[in-house]
Amino acid sequence: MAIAEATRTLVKPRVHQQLVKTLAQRILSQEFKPGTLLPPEPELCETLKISRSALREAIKVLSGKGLVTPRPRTGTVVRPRDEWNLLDPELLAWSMELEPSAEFVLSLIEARQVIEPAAARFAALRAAENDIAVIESAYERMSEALAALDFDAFNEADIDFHKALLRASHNVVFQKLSTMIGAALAYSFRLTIQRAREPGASLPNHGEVLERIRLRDADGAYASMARLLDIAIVDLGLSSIPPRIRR
Amino acid sequence: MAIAEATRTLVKPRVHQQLVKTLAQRILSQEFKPGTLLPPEPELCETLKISRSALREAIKVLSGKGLVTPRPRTGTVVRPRDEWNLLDPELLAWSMELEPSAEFVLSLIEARQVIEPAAARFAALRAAENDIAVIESAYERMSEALAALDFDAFNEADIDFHKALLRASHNVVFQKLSTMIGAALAYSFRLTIQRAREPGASLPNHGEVLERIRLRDADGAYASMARLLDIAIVDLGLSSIPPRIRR
DNA sequence: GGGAAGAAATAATCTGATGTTTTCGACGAT
DNA sequence: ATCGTCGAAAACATCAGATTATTTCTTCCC
Repeated sequence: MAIAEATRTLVKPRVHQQLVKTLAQRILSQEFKPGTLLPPEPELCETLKISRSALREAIKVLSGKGLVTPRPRTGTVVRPRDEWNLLDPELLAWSMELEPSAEFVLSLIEARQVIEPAAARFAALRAAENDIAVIESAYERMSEALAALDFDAFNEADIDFHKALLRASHNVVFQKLSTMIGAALAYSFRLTIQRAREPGASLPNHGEVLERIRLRDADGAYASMARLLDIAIVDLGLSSIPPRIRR
Repeated sequence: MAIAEATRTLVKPRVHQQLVKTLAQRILSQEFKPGTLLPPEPELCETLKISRSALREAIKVLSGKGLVTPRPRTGTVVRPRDEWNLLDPELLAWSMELEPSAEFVLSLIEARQVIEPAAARFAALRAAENDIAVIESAYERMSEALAALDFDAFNEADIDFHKALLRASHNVVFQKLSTMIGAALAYSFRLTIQRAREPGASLPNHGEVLERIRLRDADGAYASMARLLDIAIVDLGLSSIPPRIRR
């Protein structure tokens, strides 16, 4: 009991961890541009009022996430954007906190349209009773939250629904992509609120996906999930998957 | 010129980087099991003959990749497997160097079957002339390598083909997944060699995918890529996508 | 010109000391 | 007995300074 509990317990803010976030966001937001050098260690230490150890640990983490590469004599260079591990959960969260580019958001939505119907098909084929129960629980929480007009709770349950479905697909890669899909969903909610659209319209679609999975109807699950996503996207005011570059 | 070149130049082995790899592999291989504690810092330093700075930097990187969480007074605990960022390029490479689990390999293959046909469709819709030229170049290198019976070069060009296609999809998420797909391909090659199967059989299929993209035939590109993957999987001696858990 | 030796800049590593968070046990009060 | 407070200890967190190593740039010699 002790260990599992200990792992979960949250902790006070760690200095170097805050540093990682700060530097990552300054890179993500183009304040430090790819190809350029970060200020030298001693200068950053003085500017940020921290010791070299803390700074170095932060730089090493950023290096591990593909944001920078330190080199002796040269300095620490910011790597090109396409080498950043943007699917890293932390980087993903931090880039969504800033205003993400339209291109990135579109890519996330497209990826959902490709992955989630397939995941629904796998879930229909392979979900254990327990997996289905978790999906159903999320569905019920969506339903209750909607009845109570608690939209935050609705959105949270919505994300849980999709994560539970990915888990039920019994595919490790899809499960790993659940943070990506969660980020896309969270962003959608932000848009929904900004545009004052009516949330909760997707509840019946979710119910249908659940129903198809329970019936082990693979094709039906695929189709109903695809429909759900189409509707959600239209609801966002985006037409479905416009070609972007065409020549 | 200087910066771009400097970024690319490789360097001598860095101590802490080697440490990250060593510890990661010991965790991935279950030598350090999830839920258990790593040895305390001073002990590890003595065992591995390195300073605390180097060790701490390594631990911070591992923490950033979701493998461990250090906690004062408790120690550094290994996190549960499903919290590891297995799509991180480094972690992916290291787990493939060890013998990856059958479940993980199957998940990678399934993910390819879902993602790559979709990417081919997007490529057909959106690839620029330049994107197509890169794909074609990889195709030609595959062809030449096959003629020269240079199978290593063939496999390398094969990976380049798929990466170029993902890039041509103009979807950032798919592009990020190219390391995952590259890892799956590299593993396939290992199997192919072990089973002494004839490589190069997939060349015509690659040609057809290229052709469909060049013709802007989205559905054709999707279908031919799906066919390519089906054949590659049969060639591996795996039946196509068996349901694994069904009850 | 071209190549080799040297100098300089910067990260890399080591070392030792001190602070902080968290846990756990002891002790006392109710 | 149960609960809460307090204190001590264990591990990581942070700091500071010194030294080493790697590159790159320059300079000098051929």
